[in-house]
Amino acid sequence: MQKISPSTAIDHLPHLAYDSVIFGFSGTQLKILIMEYHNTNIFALPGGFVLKNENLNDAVRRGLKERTGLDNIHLEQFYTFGDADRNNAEPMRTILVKNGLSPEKYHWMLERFISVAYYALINYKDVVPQPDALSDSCRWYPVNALPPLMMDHALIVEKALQTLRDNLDRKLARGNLLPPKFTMKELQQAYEAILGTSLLRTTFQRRMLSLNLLERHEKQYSGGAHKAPYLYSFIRFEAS
Amino acid sequence: MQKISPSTAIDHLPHLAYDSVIFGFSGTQLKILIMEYHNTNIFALPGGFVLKNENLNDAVRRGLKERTGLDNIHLEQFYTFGDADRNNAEPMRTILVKNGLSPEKYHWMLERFISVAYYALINYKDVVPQPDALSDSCRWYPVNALPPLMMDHALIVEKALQTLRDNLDRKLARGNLLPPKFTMKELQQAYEAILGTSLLRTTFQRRMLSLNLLERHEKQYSGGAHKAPYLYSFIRFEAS
DNA sequence: CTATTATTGTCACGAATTGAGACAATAGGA
DNA sequence: TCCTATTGTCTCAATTCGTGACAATAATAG
Repeated sequence: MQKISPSTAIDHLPHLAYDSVIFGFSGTQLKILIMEYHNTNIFALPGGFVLKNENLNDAVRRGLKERTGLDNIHLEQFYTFGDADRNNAEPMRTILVKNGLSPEKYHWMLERFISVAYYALINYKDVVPQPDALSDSCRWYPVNALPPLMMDHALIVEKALQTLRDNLDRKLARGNLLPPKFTMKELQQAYEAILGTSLLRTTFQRRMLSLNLLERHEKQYSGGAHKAPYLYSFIRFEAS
Repeated sequence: MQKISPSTAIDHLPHLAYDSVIFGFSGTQLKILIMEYHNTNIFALPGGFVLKNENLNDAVRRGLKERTGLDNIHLEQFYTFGDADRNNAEPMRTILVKNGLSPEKYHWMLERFISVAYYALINYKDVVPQPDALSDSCRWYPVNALPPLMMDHALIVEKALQTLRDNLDRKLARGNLLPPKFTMKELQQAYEAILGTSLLRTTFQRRMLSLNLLERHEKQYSGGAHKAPYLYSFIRFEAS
């Protein structure tokens, strides 16, 4: 949730929110940005609301920019969660109270919300996560060690992962999960972290090269006592 | 759009709608249900609104039931369209006027709508399309010969097709595009209509059989002067 | 300077899958 | 009984994939 003021209710479309599953990759781990609300032990995906005259996609881009400082990120919408009972008013009431806001004045926040979910693949190192008005932290958590999430956010993460997993080739190539240049090993580790399986090195390398999505650059001398790997980058095609 | 009354505005979530791309298959053609509004020459996808306490998915199911009489149909949500300018008030105003409804009273229908889009694969023969209060026809049109559609509905159809095309195997097996029993040729024609390409008969047959999704039944004696084909049906797995 | 070691890029070979045609087995009609 | 259109299956080559082998390093240790 983004900056909140009493006017938020009238500036924004009612009953509509978005949530974002922001993936990052560090070492061998796939991570997600998770927010924690002040003094509540309540964890949630970063989300926000849509201005009355704003494109839905722009609203999410705006939120992501506030959260990560990053612009021009490839966002992919993957599902809209619309069960009537997905909003449990209790945690939100707690969040308001602990933030010194009156649940009466902010009653609109306790109502039902339909949430459009997006995911983004961003470069872990480029980001300094920014908590927002209601939350005191916005941190990376490994996907397989998430804190308990409020409402249906665990389900949203699960669906994001499922979506990401199929046609992963194209998705990784468009996102920014890896730095601009990376080794084949790093690429393989990213695949393995996302798919949750281990892959055969030689087969993987052959398949990646045959996709014609990679450009080969100079070698990377890591200081290790072994052959230096090539660096690769994705060949970027026009925005479709 | 479904039944409309002055109370619709307060019974439903504001600014939220759904649209459905209902696919049917007849002969060799893939078709879609399209509505035409009374005396307007305005064509649109069947859609509707969501009750304040209704699950989004249930709202769509309800609309589909009204439109086709069919229950228990596999619906798949595929995208939410949220551009601020996707709603052009003019056609909707025309529709209201031509239906003898005052644009002032029904002003909420002219506002911005976010629309969650679903597709369904249903058996052409099971359906007697039902127009709703505002429309005078609800008819099948071949996907490649659609009338000009209002707003961004052509885009919605395009995206539905794109979505349907990948992982078509699983999707066809879950939907009801074909009758309960069908020949291999009918199955191939459905694939070809959806993918827009022609497929090799022998390769297709081998691939289909190797998927272990089909059960073989008795032969169909069509009256034609040639070998009778087997009938097949999809093996239905538990709902996931 | 040479031997050692961990890694990486590539190749080789059999297994599995796919493309494309051949062919036998019908179900009627002539 | 023969003919024809269609269907089910097989074959063979082409391609892709799983798997291991192997040579080419980039330091480090002796």
